[in-house]
Amino acid sequence: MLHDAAQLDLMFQALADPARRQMVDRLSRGPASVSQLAEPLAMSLSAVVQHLNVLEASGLVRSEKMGRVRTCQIEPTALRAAEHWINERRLAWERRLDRLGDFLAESKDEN
Amino acid sequence: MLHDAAQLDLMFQALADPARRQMVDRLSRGPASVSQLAEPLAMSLSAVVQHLNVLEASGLVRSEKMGRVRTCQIEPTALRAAEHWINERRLAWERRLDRLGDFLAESKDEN
DNA sequence: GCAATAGTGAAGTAAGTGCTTCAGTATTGA
DNA sequence: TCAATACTGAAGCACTTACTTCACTATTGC
Repeated sequence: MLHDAAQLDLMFQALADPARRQMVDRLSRGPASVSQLAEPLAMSLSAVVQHLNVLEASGLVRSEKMGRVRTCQIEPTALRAAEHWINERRLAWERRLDRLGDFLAESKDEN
Repeated sequence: MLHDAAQLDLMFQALADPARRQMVDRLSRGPASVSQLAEPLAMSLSAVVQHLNVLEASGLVRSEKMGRVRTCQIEPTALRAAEHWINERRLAWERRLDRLGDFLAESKDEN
């Protein structure tokens, strides 16, 4: 499981576009073909394929071609890595606040 | 608490850059001035201020100027919104897999 | 007061992003 | 077999990003 800086770059960059998040959202409800991913989006199929390439490069989505249909699905471990990075920083911040709270409470007791 | 598409764009975009993630990482360990944020980064102070503007526009960081020093800190609710978006999609996918697993187990029982 | 500190703002630039269109290939179903 | 389907790939173009430098302002400590 890679979650080095470059991989996180690619994942957050991939999630920064509303069309790509919509594609991830669709895939979170089950696998889909490229055309199915494209259907709700107001852009050319080519554009959708380019978005799909970004998602695959980031590791968030995996796809496989059977006959003329490419079927895509979510790669949950990658989602988990992005989630984990955010969670760690938020927890660190909250733990710090807790310690600060304890310190202030103790200071108050001493007066 | 906004977490509409545009806000998520800004947050994920903000997190897509390693310098900005390093700044968030630093801030997760406590407030810091602009110069303190800049210190480990191999770029001009101007560049750091521009990154800081991106972080503030995304809502991930808040800052306040006292005298000549601007002190920055994390806004944990924004971090939580990004975390939440990812978590929802991952859970949807995992729930779907569970149902699929149940279905396959039942099919097997029937044979 | 005055030098050092801390940050601000504008302009310029090279590279990257998000599309488009158009021309193609491979598969499928009647 | 042949038209429809489902992509694929390349080129081009407007816009954005991530810096740089340089000139500048506001505070602070001596």
